[in-house]
Amino acid sequence: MEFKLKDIPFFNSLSEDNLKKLEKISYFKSYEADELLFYEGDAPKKLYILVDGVLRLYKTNPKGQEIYIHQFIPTAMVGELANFENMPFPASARFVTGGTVLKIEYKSLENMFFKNPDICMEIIKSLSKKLKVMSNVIHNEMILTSEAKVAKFIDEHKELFETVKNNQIAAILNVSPETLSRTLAKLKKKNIISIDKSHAITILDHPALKELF
Amino acid sequence: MEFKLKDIPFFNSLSEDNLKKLEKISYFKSYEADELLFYEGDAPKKLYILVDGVLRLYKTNPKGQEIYIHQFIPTAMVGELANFENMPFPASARFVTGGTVLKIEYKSLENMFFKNPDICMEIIKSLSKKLKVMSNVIHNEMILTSEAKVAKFIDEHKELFETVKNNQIAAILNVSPETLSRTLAKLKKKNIISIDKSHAITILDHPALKELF
DNA sequence: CGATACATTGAACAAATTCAAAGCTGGTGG
DNA sequence: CCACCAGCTTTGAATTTGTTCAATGTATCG
Repeated sequence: MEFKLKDIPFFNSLSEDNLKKLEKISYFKSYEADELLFYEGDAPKKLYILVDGVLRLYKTNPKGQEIYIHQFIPTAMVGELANFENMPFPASARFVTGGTVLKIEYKSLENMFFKNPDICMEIIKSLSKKLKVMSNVIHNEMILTSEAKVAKFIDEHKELFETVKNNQIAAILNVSPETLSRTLAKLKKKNIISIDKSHAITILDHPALKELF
Repeated sequence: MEFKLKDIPFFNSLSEDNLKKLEKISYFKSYEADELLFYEGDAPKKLYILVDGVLRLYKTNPKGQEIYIHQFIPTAMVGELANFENMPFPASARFVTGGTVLKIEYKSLENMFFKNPDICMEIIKSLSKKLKVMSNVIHNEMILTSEAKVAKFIDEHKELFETVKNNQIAAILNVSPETLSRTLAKLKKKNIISIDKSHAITILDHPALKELF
C-alpha cells in the first residue's frame, strides 16, 4: 500500500509548500504483526503517526507480564508525550496486525510547525483524546472490580466475544482467563447474559448489567 | 489577596487588548480548605486556573473511599479535559488549603483564543504535563506493589514524613495506614532506612531502596 | 478421528484490606 | 509538673479479591 502525507487528516490543513517541508523530515515505515515500534524506557527519537494497522500499547510489570493499556487504530499520533516532555517512553508499543507509521523528526517538527495554529489544534485534540483514554484506564483499573470490568466490556464491546478468544479478552481486561471465565459463568447464572454456541453474548437484563459498573 | 490576569503565566503573552477580552469572560473565586471545586460526574461549565492554594484531585470508589489521583499547585489549568471533550468530570477536586481559581467561560475562550498560537502552546504544555501525571498514576497503581510505592515515595518525598501524618501519606499512596506502617517497619528491619524521634527518615542504603521500585 | 489449543473448575496461594486491640505520644487542664 | 485523654501508630488475625497451579473437559480443525 502507498501512503501520502496529504492523506493524513492531521496535515490536511498544510499548504503544498509545508507538505514538502514535512516530507523532508519524515518517512513511512511498515511493520509486521508482533513487531515492536518502541520499548518502555527507550529514549524517543521520532514522533509517530499510525496510518495503518493496529498498535497495542502496554506496560510490563516486575513479573514480566504485559499490562494492557490501549490499542491505537489509524489515524493516531503516538509517542507525543515522550517527545514533548523529553522523557523515556512510559510504555511499549507492538503491532497486533501488520501496519505502517509515519516517522517524523520531532525537533524539526517543533521548529517548523508548532507555530501553525492548525497543527497546534490537531495536537491539542490528540493529547486531549489520549488524556481521555488514560482517564478511562485509571477508572477501569483503580475503581472497577473484575466483575465490573467484565460487565462494562460486555456493555461496550459484546460483539468482540464472537471473534476474539476469551484469552485475548482477558488480556485486554487485565484479568486472568480463569477470572473472566468465572465472571461470565456468574453473569449467566444470574440470568444477566446468555452465551450461545458461537460464543455470541446476548444481554438478557441490561439494567442489571449496568448496575454492576 | 488580589489576583490579576496578567500575573498568570498562562496569559502573559496576551496583549492588553486581549486581556480585556479575557477579563470579560472570567472571574476569580476563592475557596476555603475542604471546599469542593467540582464533583466527579458533573458537567463542566468553566475552565479553571488554580492561582492559589492546593487542590486535590481524587476519585471515589464504589465503597465510598477516596482514591487519590493528584494534587495541583499554582499555576495550573484544571478541568480542561472535561471541557475539551465535553464530558463529565472524571474526578472530583477539593481544596486542601484555602485557595483561589480563575473561572473562565470555556466556550468563549475557545472562540476567542484558540487561534492564538501562544495560548495553544500553553494548552499543549498543560495537557502534556497532565498526561505525564496520569502516566505516572498508572505506573504507580498498576505496576508497583505497595512496598514499591512506599520506597518510591521515600525516594522522592522523604521530607514529607516530618510534617505530614502517616495517615495522610497512606491516603496519598492509596494504601491503608496499616500497610504503610508495616512496610516502613520492614524497610527499617532491612536497614534500608531509619526513622528518628521527629519522624524524619534517613536513607541508609539508597541502592537497596531504588532496587525496590 | 486425534492432537492441540482453549475453557472450566477446584484448591492453594498471595497481596493487601479490614477489624480489633493494644501501645505511644503530645498537648491540656488540674 | 503530672496524669490523662484523644488521636495516631503498631500489631496480629481474619477476610477479601483475584491469581496461580493443576486437572479435567470440550472444541476445532487438519
